[in-house]
Amino acid sequence: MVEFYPSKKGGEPISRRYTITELTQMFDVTPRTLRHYEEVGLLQPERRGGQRLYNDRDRVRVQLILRGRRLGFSLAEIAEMLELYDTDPTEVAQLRDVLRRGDHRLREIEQQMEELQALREELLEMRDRLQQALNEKLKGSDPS
Amino acid sequence: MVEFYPSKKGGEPISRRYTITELTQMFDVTPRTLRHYEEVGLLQPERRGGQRLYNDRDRVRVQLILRGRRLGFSLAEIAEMLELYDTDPTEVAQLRDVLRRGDHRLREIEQQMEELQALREELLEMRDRLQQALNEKLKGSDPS
DNA sequence: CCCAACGTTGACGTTTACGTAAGTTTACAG
DNA sequence: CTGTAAACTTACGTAAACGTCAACGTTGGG
Repeated sequence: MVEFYPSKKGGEPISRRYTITELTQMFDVTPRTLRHYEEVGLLQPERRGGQRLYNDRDRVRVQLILRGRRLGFSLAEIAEMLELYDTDPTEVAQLRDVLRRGDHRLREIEQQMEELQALREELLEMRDRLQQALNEKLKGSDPS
Repeated sequence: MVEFYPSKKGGEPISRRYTITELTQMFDVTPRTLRHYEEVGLLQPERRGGQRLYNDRDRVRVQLILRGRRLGFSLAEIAEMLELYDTDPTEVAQLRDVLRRGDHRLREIEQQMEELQALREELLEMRDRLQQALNEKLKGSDPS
């Protein structure tokens, strides 16, 4: 397994458990959201009785999911990316496949970064123009 | 008006007109999409008879809208940003307001860039690990 | 003038990502 | 044991962003 999720190798057993409301408070989401993520297969918490019990791995996954959402990815895309982390490819062919898909995703992300960069620069230019205009308007009329 | 949209100052009148299908082919979207953008107020093409006629400004706006969508923004957010470009603030107060909203959006975008950067680096690390694993598996067994 | 291609307006359908309400269970504090 | 808070399931509702007909208007070439 990747060192992506908290583990106990070389440390204390960080293995906590979280109730659903604890997680909702951590991430400011509703229980429905977490149950939804489970419905679509993004989470599989244990159960004590009927109750869900999330561990640290689940918590990190929630964090990754929410970041993905903020970045505009669909839950399906996020599932794909989490699979990239998770699948422990046993065959060479499968390994190659995961690598290929990962590289593809990487290119998309770098494309997205470029577009975001462009948007940022346009907004910066606009800000400069507006600032200029503001200074003009204030020139002499209000030297406070 | 900002130099954001094509204008004729200092050049030939670049003012072309586009039919709806021309635009759909340019951007690989359906007519329904462009009409939808019009429904929600993002576009206001002229009409010849009943027919829509888009100009260069419209074309650029479509481009900006689609980029916004790829970056995960909602049409409402995109509308806000286009307003930032468009509004030619006459009053100082309004100017200040546009500046404030633009700066807010800028901070959000920079936040988004950081998260995207983090995601990228995680994917890169994963790729390295997988590449490493692949090399191990191929060591000796297939020196092609 | 005619018709095929293009365009238009409703208006209902679909997908995604949850919201919300109702009714039922489970888990402890007292 | 018993109430009360927390959690659960089921199921219908919703907002956004279009998709998808159906039925009708427009227009330019022959």
